[in-house]
Amino acid sequence: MFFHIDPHNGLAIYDQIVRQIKLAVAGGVLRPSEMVPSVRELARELAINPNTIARAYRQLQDDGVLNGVRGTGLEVTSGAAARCREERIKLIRGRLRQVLAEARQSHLEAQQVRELVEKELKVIEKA
Amino acid sequence: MFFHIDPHNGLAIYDQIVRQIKLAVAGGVLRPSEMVPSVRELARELAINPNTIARAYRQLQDDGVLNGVRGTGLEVTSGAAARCREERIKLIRGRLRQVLAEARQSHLEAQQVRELVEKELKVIEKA
Amino acid sequence: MFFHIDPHNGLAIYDQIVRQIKLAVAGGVLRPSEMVPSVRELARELAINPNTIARAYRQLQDDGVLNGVRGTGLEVTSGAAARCREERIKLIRGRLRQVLAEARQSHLEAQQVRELVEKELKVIEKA
Amino acid sequence: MFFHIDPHNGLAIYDQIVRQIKLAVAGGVLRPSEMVPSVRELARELAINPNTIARAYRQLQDDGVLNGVRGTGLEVTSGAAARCREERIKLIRGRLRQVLAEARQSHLEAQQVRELVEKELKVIEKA
DNA sequence: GTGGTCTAGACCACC
DNA sequence: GTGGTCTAGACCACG
Repeated sequence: MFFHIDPHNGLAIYDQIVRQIKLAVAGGVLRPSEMVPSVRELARELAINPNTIARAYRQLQDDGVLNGVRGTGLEVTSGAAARCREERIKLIRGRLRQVLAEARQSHLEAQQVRELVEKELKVIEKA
Repeated sequence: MFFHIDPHNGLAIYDQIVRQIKLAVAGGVLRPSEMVPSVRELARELAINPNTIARAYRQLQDDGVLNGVRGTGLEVTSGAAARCREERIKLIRGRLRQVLAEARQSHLEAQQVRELVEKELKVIEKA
Repeated sequence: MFFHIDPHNGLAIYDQIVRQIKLAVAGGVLRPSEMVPSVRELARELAINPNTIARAYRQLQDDGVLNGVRGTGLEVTSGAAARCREERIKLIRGRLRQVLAEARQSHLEAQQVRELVEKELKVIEKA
Repeated sequence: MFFHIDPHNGLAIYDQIVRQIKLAVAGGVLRPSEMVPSVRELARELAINPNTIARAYRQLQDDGVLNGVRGTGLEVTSGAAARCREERIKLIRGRLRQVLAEARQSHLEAQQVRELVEKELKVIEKA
């Protein structure tokens, strides 16, 4: 899939997975009633312990984003797209606010911040 | 001082302190040969255990940013300003990259990201 | 294991552990990819607080000698053997220089120093 | 004077002073009834807090090496030479034993240790 | 007063 | 089970 996990970025791994699933749903990459990879499959792919994946999926079920289908796996709920699109801004804005606060604390000029943002946007677009 | 600690932002508290000291040095808020607040004082101010502060300060010494003056406290080293200015971009770019990657993953358009950035920049500028 | 900790030899306990691990790696007693004893286990064995062990292990990670394997423990890094063999001479020479400087300060003749060394070498060899 | 203080060699500063005074007495560099430098003078010379010097001198008085002469200062006691010569071997052997134990722990050959010793002896002789 | 070290014991994330 | 982080509180060396 499209995951990128960084064990050292401060966020717990299960939380990174939760966020990324939500963002994928918000972006339409994962659509309602679509199945997410099985715990084992995703665990293999990310080289992460299955328990960690399971925990992320559990929380996504609690958050109403995933829904268990007996004997089959987990699917994206019908209401998930709307819910995640709403949450998306909050998720991103929260982290963005942190980094901009740090930038300001170090007296980086707003203009320099913009340049950094543009540079990184380009890097990402290409990827 | 100028610290803002958030126990729930993912980063360990001691790491937040390390980053903020480095950013303050990079931004010229803390100048070489200036003393940082004592372990106990900062602990009191932030309502954080002194050992946590001590750990941050220890790492800052390892990183060559602080220097112990026996029985007196810890001062910013002479080379710290340059070193921190260099590191500043890396520190901020690292976190910025994370949030932009998330934004892209959710298929936020670059333009929407720019708007978010501008909005947050304004919020911060006023503060 | 092979540790010998003396709380009164001047060096901090965590530093004694750091040195002894490095020396063990240098001497091939601990080999790359081998696991070191767990924090709790070593703490029990040496009757030392786990935090003290953890601090030593943390420094060894900073020094690139150990490497954390999530949920499993800490292993000796692949490059550690070379690095520690290099550092071994420095570690030992540093302390040797101290004691020889003291010997000279007390006007002990070089010959007497040699005899002391030989005597102690014999004591140790037997052990 | 002839002191060499290293704040980072593990030994407390006051202890380094105590040892060095004893060794100087043992070696005949400081003779009975000779005066040691005043607390303030030595403190200035070594760039060390006078309290630290005072503490070392206090311990040397407790150990019978120095003796206060009212209004004058501290002199080396008459019995100090013999007592320190005796203690000298113990002081040096103790530290020597530590470093040789470390050398052995890292599987350094006795021959290599001898070479290190000779090399350092030469360095020191020249100084 | 300062920082450095150590202990004791808690909770969390991960395997 | 593992290490990582944090808290609380002690003692020491040094100024």
